[in-house]
Amino acid sequence: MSTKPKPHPQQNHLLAALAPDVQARLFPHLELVPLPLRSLMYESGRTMRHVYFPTDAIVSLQYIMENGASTAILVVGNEGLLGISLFMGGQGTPSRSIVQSAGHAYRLPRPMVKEEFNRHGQLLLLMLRYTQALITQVAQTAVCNRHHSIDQQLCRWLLLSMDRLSHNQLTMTQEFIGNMLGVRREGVTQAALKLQQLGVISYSRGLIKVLDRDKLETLSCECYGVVKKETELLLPYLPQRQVITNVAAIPVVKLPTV
Amino acid sequence: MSTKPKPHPQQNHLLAALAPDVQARLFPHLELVPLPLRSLMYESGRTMRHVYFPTDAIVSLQYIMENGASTAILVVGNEGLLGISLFMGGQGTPSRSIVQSAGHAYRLPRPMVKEEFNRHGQLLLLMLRYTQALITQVAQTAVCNRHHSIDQQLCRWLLLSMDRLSHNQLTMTQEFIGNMLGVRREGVTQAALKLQQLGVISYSRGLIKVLDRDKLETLSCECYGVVKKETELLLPYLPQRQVITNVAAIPVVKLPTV
DNA sequence: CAACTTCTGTGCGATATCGCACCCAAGCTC
DNA sequence: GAGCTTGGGTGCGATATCGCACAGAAGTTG
Repeated sequence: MSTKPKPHPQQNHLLAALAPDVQARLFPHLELVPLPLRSLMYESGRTMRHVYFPTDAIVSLQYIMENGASTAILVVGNEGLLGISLFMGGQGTPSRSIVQSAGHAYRLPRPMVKEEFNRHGQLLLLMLRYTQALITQVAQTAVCNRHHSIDQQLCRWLLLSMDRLSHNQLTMTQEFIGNMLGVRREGVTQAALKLQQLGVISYSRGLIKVLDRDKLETLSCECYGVVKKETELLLPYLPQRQVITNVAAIPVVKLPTV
Repeated sequence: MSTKPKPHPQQNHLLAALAPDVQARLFPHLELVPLPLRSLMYESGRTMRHVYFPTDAIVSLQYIMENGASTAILVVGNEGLLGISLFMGGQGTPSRSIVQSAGHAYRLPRPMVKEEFNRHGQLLLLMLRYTQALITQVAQTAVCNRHHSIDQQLCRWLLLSMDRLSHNQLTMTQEFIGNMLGVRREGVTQAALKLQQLGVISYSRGLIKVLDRDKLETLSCECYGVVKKETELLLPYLPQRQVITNVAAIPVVKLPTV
């Protein structure tokens, strides 16, 4: 593994979209945290103390049932943030957040979020737009769970994940994917085999490489497209501002576009 | 049918929870609209021009697939509002809203919503809390669609609807429920038969009477309980303030607690 | 009351997924 | 490289749901 450059806050689209003065106000309070694979970021019942802005990690939000069964209802990457409940007024949610692809996030402590909320500023507006995109994703997950095959859902899942990565490799076992989709491991095996035979992915011991993204999209159900379109509408991707914040605490690393 | 008293804005829990001065500011702009059964309140692609606060109607939010299949992801009654996207910053959502139980709603035109939003006032705060409850409901729908039987989902559906009514009758055909749950009509028939045989409901040509609500809850999956608990946590029911707004335009009708 | 429409009940074969048991292959450890 | 652990592939019967076809029952219309 090569020594990687420290991620920059602006890798997160929401942070990047903030006006320079807002960035100047907030960035000094950001804290970089590594998010190791499979680590638990939040668990039902706890209180969230920070809002997290992923830069190069992917986090999944799961609902867990009494009998242990689970379903992922949301994928969050550098397009969004984790912890909207801090804005919403709740303490937490009946869900669990798990790191699905290792990486980092910048986090903002609760008091800062509150302060920023009270300013009624740009971060609140962005958070609201993101929330609407989030609702669309969750809703579409509900629809997908009802109407589509495991095959299609696997495609959707892979695409949602790919969109939040800068490379084409995912590290997750079929068992893990099964937990996320709320289906049996064997079901994922079957679906993944089909995709392999079609040359769309290669899969070996927890490492998935997406070989043919276009084909993956045609094999997926419409759910992926709906979510993607809606997200782009609400959060048009702003090319990263190369704003040099004059805040010493934040090292400005010029990064290739994600 | 007896002549019913005109619904009062305060039948809607969110409107009722507003402080007197906010009520005084907003209520003159409210407009009462009847919501006939099965009427379409919103369709994907259109622009929402109002926020709706149901008083005695129930509205369902559906997602429609390309092939016409659908799933309801949300039930809205007098505990909430319709049109959060007006606060969120979007134009609309890829969904459809249909009146599932006839009644009324008060609506607030878009410009007023915007103005109120900019005040950063109580309505915004309430809307945010409601949104979090909404997300929980949608997420739990996703989980339920994945893991639970039609029987259980029917119970959940009936309970969600009952909670938003002051009586115990629902007017919907099995075909309609099938559309809402995203299952076949025959599936609903089977499930409804079981409930009838258990003496939990009676069902005849589109009219459902809930006879044993407690039993219905035990037969339902945990999803109902999770949503209910979370909603109560976020939107503790405030007994209706009997505030006499001095706004002539709003007739103050003293109503029994809903 | 006859004809029609709407809503509900039933039967049946097809299909997807499940739960479980088991095996094999790849990588890790000592 | 022997043994262990982890991840992936396979087979099989059980089950839930689907798609479809059709019958009967309850209202509605003429």
